Amino acid sequence: MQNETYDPLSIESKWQEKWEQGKKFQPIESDKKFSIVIPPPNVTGSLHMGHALEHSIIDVITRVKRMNGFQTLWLPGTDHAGIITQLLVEKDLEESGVTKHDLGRDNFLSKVWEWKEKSGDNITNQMKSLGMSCDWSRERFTMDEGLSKAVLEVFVSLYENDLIYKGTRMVNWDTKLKSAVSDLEVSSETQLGKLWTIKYKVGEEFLSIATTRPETLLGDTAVAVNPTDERYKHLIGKTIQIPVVNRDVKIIADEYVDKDFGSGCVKITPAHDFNDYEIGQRHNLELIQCIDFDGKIVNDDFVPEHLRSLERFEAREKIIQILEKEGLLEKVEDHEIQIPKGDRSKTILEPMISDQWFVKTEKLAKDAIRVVEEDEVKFIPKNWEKTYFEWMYNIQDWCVSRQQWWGHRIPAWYDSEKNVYVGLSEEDVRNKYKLDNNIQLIQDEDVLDTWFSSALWPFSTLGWPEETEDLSTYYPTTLLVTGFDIIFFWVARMIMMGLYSMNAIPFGDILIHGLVRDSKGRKMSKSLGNTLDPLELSEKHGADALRFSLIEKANPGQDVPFDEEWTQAAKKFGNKIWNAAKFIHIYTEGLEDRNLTEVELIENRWILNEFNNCLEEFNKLFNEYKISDAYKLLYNFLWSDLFDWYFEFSKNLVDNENYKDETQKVLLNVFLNSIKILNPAMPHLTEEIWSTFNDELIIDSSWPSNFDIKFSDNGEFDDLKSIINQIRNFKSNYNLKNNLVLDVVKQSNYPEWYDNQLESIAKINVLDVDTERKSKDKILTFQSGKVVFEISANKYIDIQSELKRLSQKIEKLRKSLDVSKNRLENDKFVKNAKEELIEEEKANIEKLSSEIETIQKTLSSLDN
RNA sequence: GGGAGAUUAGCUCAGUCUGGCAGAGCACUUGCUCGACACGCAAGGGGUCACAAGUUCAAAUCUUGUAUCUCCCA
Repeated sequence: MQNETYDPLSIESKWQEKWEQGKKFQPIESDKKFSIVIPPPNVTGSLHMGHALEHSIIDVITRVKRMNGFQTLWLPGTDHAGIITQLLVEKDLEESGVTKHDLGRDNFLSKVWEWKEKSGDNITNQMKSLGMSCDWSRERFTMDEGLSKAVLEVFVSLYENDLIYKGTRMVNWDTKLKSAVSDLEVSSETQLGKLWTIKYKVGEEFLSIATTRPETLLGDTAVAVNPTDERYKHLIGKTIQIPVVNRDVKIIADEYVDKDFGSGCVKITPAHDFNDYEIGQRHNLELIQCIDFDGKIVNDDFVPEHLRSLERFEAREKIIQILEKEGLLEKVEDHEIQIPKGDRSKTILEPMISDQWFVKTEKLAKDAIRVVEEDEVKFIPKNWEKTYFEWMYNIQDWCVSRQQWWGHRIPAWYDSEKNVYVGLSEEDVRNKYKLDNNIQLIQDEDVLDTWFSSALWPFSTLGWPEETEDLSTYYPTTLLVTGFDIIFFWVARMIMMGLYSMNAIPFGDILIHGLVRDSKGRKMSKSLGNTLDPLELSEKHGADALRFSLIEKANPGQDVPFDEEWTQAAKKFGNKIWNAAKFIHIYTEGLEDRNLTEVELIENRWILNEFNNCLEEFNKLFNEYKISDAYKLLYNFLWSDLFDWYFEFSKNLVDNENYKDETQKVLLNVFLNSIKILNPAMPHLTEEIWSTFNDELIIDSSWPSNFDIKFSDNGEFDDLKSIINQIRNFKSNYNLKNNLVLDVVKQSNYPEWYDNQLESIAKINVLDVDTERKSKDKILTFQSGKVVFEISANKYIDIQSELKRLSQKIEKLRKSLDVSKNRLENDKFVKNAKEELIEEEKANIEKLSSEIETIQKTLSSLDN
């Protein structure tokens, strides 16, 4: 039995439990395979609207595939989010006055694992509460034993193939995290800063040099000019003195220098600037590190004592003061500068030279480009491949080491002479390199970038490096669904690593979705306070409503400007479905045999045909990943064709004993097949309704196919609908009660079956001849194609009083129109009034004019 | 500076590839407790398809240019 009212909360958790207990999300053997891995959310996270969108899309596709008989796997899990997780646990410890160094590496890591055991399933629980049909028995975590083994294997293999190396390089250094970060984790912000012009002494002259970072002069090892710059040609090769530290360096010539920027002379700090580093390499310049890994000034050899151990921005102030005092500061200007900030820490990053591990990307990228060029891997929409290509063609080596504790520790060991040995374990290393047991080995202190393990996700989660059945069954996966902002982080790296390790692409299709924005199109952010919590929405309107409202808006690649209104509307749709189900129960009562055989009645044939059209179009759109369009189509079919039109037709068919059986069967079959299509988007509601008609579950049912019917009606149906519309329109315009039965006179032939429907739906009485008609009657005509009806309008409306009423109304509107017009014709008003008011008046004129016109037409039709 | 995308009803978007009467949902207005549903029913209003030029019998759609906005990279 179905409850009276639709209350999502009372049904949703019930079905979630039943599905999970019944293992409904586990794949069922089939020749057709569909597999998808979740882009792993981070384990510390909680579900935001972006997840809700992404997961809703994945779940709808997964459920449709499942019903279509695919062996369907959606594999869930999370990544270990090295930096964030470590920060989080460190902060917890801090509150009890303990640092991670107090604990030591092993103890600290067990604290992190404790945290993971306690709070690490937050996001997966949230996913469950939205009804995501992941196979939870296969859930993975990037720090799992198996996945960690995969990381080791890949690292060692890359090393052996000379695709991973350790090198002293300039990297983006995060002084707060005290770790290197990759290029991708840097976001550059434009800020208003200053440009200081400083005088450097050459012989008895001074050379002006502009810089945005005066504190780096401590580490200057050259001054550069453009070789073609006539102003400075004579100085190339001369010695110049750096102020404050009074160190002599050479003036060099390099193409990199922009003659038009500042004075055309640039100070070169190879140890603290990416461009200067390059120049330093070219000219073999000395590297002088003057900022340490904490962001403090250091260097006993080159930095004056009073500046040492100052924080880098404090030092800047001090140095400016010194320059000013010595008269070496020529000028200070406002200047827009690009500040590199860490994505995670939000601190200003410092370019630093340090020992790091890098993945050589050139070769890996080549294959990854090829598979996309050859359409083996397809972006949807296709234009995103341009973004992918552009990045891939300009790819840099990937810095994968992080100076952290939480993560996959780099499998490299060093002996006392700093020789490096890479292997799966210390034991493996000793065997491989034939190292005696009395040789002391120390493992590298650093861990790998979290994204390194994420890159292996499509196969490591399926059991690689073991040759598991899952791996052979589900790899390559069918599809990846993700946001465009993650193309570099995941997509590119997963393709590179998939090709490298598996010698096969990780997924065939990449469906790119947009960003969930607020209703004004702004990014959702905590600082703007415009975020929405998907779980709150789900508790308010139901998980199904949330899912549907996201699905309905999510076209490939398009941003989703979201408003709670959408979810409310989706809930109303759910309520409509609920009540439609009640209708079906009432009108199909007593139906024993549901099987649809011969269908005779045109109304029934019509709705079956409409369903077929809807299903075909839905399948077509869905296969093109136009999921939003597909569900909008279903929405309109259900609400308009099925509920508004066919339900009304069916009412009086069921009343007729001759038509009852057939119509009941059509009602039931069309409705149940329709909610099958709806099920992937609104799984709980449809499962609940289904259960009131069936013993088995809808999740176990199969996707509908077309009804076996051919339909062509020469426009009969549209004519009938048009006549009904015109009659309704007449009643509405003349303020007649909807259920007032009008006498309408037949003026043409029409299909017999019209009578029944016209009389009950349009509430009219069809007469062959109107014996009461008088010659002075005002006649109105309802016509569609060859079908014509007439009505004596004066029988229902008092023409004179209607004329009078309309005349009065038009008079009133004209007065109001004049007011607006006069205002706008008044120059003073236009000059002084607010923009909004003027717009309002303009809009008012438009509105009134059209209303007047409509009434005018009616008047002339009645007044002749 | 380089690249990508967008501009259609008050709002969110289809329609553009393949030219053929401008669409949907929401919002709005009016009427309605008609036995599924007021989370509803019925009716209605609302668009210079950013602008300009061109091709064509015909342009939201094709071509060229312009403007504005968004994003990515440097």
